[in-house]
Amino acid sequence: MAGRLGGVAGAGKRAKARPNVTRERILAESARVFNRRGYDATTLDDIARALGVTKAALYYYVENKEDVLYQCHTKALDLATDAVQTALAQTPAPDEQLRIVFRRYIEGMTDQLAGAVVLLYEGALSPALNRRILDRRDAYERMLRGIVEDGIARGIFVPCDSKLVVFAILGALNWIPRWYDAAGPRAATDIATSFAEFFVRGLSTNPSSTTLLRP
Amino acid sequence: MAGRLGGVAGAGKRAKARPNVTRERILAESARVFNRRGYDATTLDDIARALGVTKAALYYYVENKEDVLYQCHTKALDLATDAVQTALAQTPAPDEQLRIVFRRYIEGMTDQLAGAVVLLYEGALSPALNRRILDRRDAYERMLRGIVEDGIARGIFVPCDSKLVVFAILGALNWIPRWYDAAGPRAATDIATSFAEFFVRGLSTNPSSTTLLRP
Amino acid sequence: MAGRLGGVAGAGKRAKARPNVTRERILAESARVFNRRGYDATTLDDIARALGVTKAALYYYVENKEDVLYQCHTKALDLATDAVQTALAQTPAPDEQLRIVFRRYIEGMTDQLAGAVVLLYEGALSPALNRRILDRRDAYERMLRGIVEDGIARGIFVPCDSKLVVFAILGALNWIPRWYDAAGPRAATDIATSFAEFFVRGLSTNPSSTTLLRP
Amino acid sequence: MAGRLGGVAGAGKRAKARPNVTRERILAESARVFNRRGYDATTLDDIARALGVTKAALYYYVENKEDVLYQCHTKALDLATDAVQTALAQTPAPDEQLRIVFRRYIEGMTDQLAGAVVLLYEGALSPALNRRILDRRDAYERMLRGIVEDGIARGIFVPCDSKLVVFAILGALNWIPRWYDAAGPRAATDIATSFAEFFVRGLSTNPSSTTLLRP
DNA sequence: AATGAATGAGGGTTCATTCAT
DNA sequence: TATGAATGAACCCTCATTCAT
Repeated sequence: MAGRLGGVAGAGKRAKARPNVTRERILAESARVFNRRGYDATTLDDIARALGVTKAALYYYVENKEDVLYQCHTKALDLATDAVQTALAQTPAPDEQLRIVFRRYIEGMTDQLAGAVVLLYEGALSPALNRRILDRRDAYERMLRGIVEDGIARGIFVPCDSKLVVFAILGALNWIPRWYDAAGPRAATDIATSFAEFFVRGLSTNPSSTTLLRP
Repeated sequence: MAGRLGGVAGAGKRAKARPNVTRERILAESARVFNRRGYDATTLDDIARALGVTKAALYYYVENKEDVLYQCHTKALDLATDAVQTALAQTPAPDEQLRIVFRRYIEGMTDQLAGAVVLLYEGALSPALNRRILDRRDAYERMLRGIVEDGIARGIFVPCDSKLVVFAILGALNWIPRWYDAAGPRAATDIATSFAEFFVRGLSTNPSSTTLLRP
Repeated sequence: MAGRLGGVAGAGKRAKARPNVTRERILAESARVFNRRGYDATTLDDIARALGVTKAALYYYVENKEDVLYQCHTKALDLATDAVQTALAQTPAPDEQLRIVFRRYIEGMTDQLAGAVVLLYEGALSPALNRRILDRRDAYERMLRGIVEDGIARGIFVPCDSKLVVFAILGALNWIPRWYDAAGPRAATDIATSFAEFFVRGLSTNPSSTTLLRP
Repeated sequence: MAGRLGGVAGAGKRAKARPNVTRERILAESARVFNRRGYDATTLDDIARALGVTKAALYYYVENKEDVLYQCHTKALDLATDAVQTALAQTPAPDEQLRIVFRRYIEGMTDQLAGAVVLLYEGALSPALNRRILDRRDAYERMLRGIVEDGIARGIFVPCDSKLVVFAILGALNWIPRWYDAAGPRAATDIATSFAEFFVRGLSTNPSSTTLLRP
């Protein structure tokens, strides 16, 4: 019902004056507002206004409000998962992997997505969609735990309850959109570095070898 | 579960038992539901049902829905502030202070309050109440930053951006009610200990001297 | 269900410390509030507060809110009807009759009743009670028209549409509670006199013989 | 009763006819219902039903229920004020001015506006709006008093308490919507004439020269 | 591609009324 | 007599959603 990208028809290079509204922008703007006001408190009118369109116009691009939330979560999970996979592919060292995970996720979240939606309250999505998101989130958490446990096994990380540690880390990450200010003094990169060093240090058996949080 | 009189006279229909609704219970139950479903998605009917009363009955004890939210936040901030003050009073060692902060807050949050409400979305409270909560939250953050900076000054903690570190810690703490399961395998005390060791280790200049996360 | 006055039992002269609340006071206070805020906007709590009692306590004296309104109307109609009957009994002169009607009604309304309720909106009373009030009101209007028509027949009043004239008079009377201020500069008697002279003059064939409005 | 197109083409389901809801009609219909049932007893559903729309549809045109009441009062005051200004512009004779005031106001109220709302109970409007209406009402009363006092000064009207006279007149005018029946035997013009003659006669020093109420 | 207009469902809040004490 | 506590019905208002244009 939405299929575009055909290539043939609508081509004309830049002829048609691309619409001011794209699915991209809708999701970015929605995520921003969801993070600030919360999903339920956010009206489609809020989103429409942020985009400079009518509420009714949104329905041309979007199935319904739930769909928007689902897409937001999907994007955030794509980003998170990609971060982990990139990390695993780039280095075998668990501490280094964590650093990459943090950096890619935080930078993606703050710069590209304008703060992905992270809170998924019970009942916000229909059971089916909810399950899909929770499954992917579980998978993501398992991957992170895998890194931690790998580090413990190799003696690079101290023994610990990997589940709790990952919860702590995710809590810290998910909290970022609630205080991050794009116009503030802290660049996304700085945040990413600080968080990475802090958490890695908390896990490392030999933290003296890690970079200081702020040299 | 409520019946008082053995069963002779007032048996049958008489199991009514004076409604056990108090402001206390309302806040506890509300916090629980708010944390699960989110403030906006939570109906006063939801809360009433959880308490076994009618929605209208709530208004006998409570001003508003907003009032309920405000009281929840107040309770959480009381708990958090008390935790810090207790810590400061009990020991001069910053690392030990952090441990106390974690333990008291987490145990209070999980055991007593059934998970205090931590998310405060923009616009959920009227400007006046919102400001009051944000001010107290700021004060709380400043206290935590004080501990961290004190540790840095004394060479017990590594130099770092105290603001970011406190954000990370708060994120982790605020996330707890979203995954904590009173019936789960992890006791509040275990969680508190694990978090404390993880974060203190992340900050300590000489982490080898700290207890291992899992001995 | 209310019967008191028995005489025997509750006698003891002034023993029982007569209750602070009487049906009398309830009606007077209710009428006052009804006139200010309107019947529908007035809560039983408003009335109770004005009497210094609990809302529930009112139900000891009163059937329900509708009952209060009905009694108020009844009182006002008693007063209005009495005024006319007194006038008819005291003098055969229509102009003098009108003067008496005005004086007795206005003084009764302002002094005794604290402003009887005069507006009866459709649907405020159940059909049965509503009919009873409307019937009495019609009878009252007919009596007033009778005086006017008698005056016309005798050549004392100018020919006119008596129905319209009575509507005008009633409108003026019913409006009084909306602006009357017991603490204001105009005594009820003055108002009564002014109104009487104004309306009688408007009707009289030989107004020069009537007292001036303000001698 | 609504059918426009004879029945040929657009017969069947097509009798929809573009919803004839305008702010104009809403106010007229609201005033009518307010006058009959009273403001507080009137449901937005009542008004919506009278207009053949859903309650929610009203909110497309109107801010509030309060807003509707406020607009009604504004319209009535516009009408009343215009009437006075027209009168002052058309003739210097106070008695003639009053006649014009009555005629224009009554005809406007009954014919155009379906009976403007006149009762403003305490608390029905927010303090700010209430003040605005009361101020305008005061101004209107002052204008009427001005006419009366001018007449007295010129010896055309008998000396009297102009404030009380104006109250009497306004009471009579405000009462009209409570008994006026568009389908009844009395045309608005007749009412206006009768009232005008009656009141002017009540004030005139030389009433014999005025037209009889009903020749 | 976009909008004005309309709707149904639901949520917060108030209030008359009841009842046990 | 009087009250605290509770309830059901109703009302105002919002909002996601639809549809004709």
